[in-house]
Amino acid sequence: MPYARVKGSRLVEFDSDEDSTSWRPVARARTYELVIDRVEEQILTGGLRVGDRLPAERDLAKMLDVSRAAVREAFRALEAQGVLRMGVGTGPDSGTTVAALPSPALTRLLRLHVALANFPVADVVRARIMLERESARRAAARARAEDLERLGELLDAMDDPDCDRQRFNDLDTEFHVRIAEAGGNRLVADMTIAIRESMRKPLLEVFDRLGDDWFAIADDLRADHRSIYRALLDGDADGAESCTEAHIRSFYRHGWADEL
Amino acid sequence: MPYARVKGSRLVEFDSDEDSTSWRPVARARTYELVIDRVEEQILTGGLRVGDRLPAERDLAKMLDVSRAAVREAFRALEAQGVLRMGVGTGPDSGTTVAALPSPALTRLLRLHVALANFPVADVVRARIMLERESARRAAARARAEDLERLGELLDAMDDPDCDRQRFNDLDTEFHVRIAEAGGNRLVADMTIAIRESMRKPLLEVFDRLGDDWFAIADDLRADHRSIYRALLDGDADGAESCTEAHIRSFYRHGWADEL
DNA sequence: ACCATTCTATGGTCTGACCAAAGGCAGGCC
DNA sequence: GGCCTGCCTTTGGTCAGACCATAGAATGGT
Repeated sequence: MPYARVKGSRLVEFDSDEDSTSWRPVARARTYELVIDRVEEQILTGGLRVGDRLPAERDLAKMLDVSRAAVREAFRALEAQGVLRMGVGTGPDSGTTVAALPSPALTRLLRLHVALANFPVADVVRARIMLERESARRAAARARAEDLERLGELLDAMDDPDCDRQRFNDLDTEFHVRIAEAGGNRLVADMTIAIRESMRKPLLEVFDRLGDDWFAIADDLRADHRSIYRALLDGDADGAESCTEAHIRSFYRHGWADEL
Repeated sequence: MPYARVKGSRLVEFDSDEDSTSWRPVARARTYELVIDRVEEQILTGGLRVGDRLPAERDLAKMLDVSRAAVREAFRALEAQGVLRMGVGTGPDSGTTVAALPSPALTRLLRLHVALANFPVADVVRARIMLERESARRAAARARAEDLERLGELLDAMDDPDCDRQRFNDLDTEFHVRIAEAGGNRLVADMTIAIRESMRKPLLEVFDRLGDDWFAIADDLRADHRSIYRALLDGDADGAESCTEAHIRSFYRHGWADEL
């Protein structure tokens, strides 16, 4: 019923040979896209709310008169966008439900976006500065004690002489991510994380390329971090903001001096 | 070869019964997610660049030792994120290729998420202010003559008495998007567009809810726009920045006064 | 009443088949 | 020779049916 079907699962709007004029090409649509439309329709009309369960794949396939594979591909696409959540079993957490927290999907997409679009490094750096200034400002005002404690631990770990470049990079990433999260703005934090993550590998390559210069540079970075940390402890929003910007700028100058 | 396989296509890292201690739970992962990882790996390491073709589904399935269905579900998820493009046939546009511009996908995803109220409005507004301040500052310094000309046209169009709320909203959206693009930072512009687009519908609903108050508010918005425009013409970065922030704040106060 | 077993519903995966689209290539017609 | 026609190959799109893995629910024995 839902779709006009012609042999071989080709989907058409009408299919008559009577006339040679107006051979309007048939509406192209892949089956799984039609399934997506049906699901979105239900969501937008309120037929499905956050947390609601969709019919089982087999049932929905029967209802829409398509194969289970088509339903699954549609679900996959929606799951990839964070709209659906799929789980096995029979309990309350089972089945396919409308998701509530799509943040990871957003982060992943943004990360890929940055990697793929081949943005100029300068653009990415400017975006990072913008985002992290905002996060630092907010974090100075509202970071909780446990956030600050964790930041202190990270700084101590980075001071460890056994800390190699890879580990330093990981700790550095976490330091910045924690500040973004402490800022309390989920959307801004997600964007910050995505961009910092997207630069993680290139950054590590720069570290390796530095040779023995790295030790001096790492000391500078540690000092920068301490400055930011102190500003956060003091609740000094302006200081946190400017220290963060200076830190990021000097950070990238070591690797991409010519592009900035 | 790629994966340790145990009967029934369950994927494990190790599978020994010899010891009762350290029954570290096996790494949980769905097959199609592993396929996604492989593809992303190729993209992030530069093994796959924009426009490159992936192996045919059947071939990749053989190479990764998974079923074609698993490959297809992985591709669907990536396609839904705008990372891949799939086309039939044999020509240059056929096969599965790495997509050029995930921007539309990013916009769609952000819009969906904000629409589902997964982010507090206050967070979205703060993100908008941060992004558009940056764009305005840059645009003041480097907007081209044609950018400014188009902005002027938009302002004139918004002054038209025949301009209804829907059209006003569209013009307003374009005004902000143009400024973001004039800023010259593609990454920042994409994020700006995504967020502004995501608020388009909710904003329109607010407009409608305002009743006759709308006329006075629209006048305020027009005046704000003119101020921003003048600052851009003057190359006044600080002015453009502060006018933009003030504009966005007052804009949202009309619709979500209690949440800001 | 409690615990182990079995049932059942649901997503996860595989296999193999056929359909549909689109460029490539060869053969035939002018 | 040049051009058109129709088959061939490649590749994604879809389907059908089967079996596995998981986790709550129902069952039954002690």
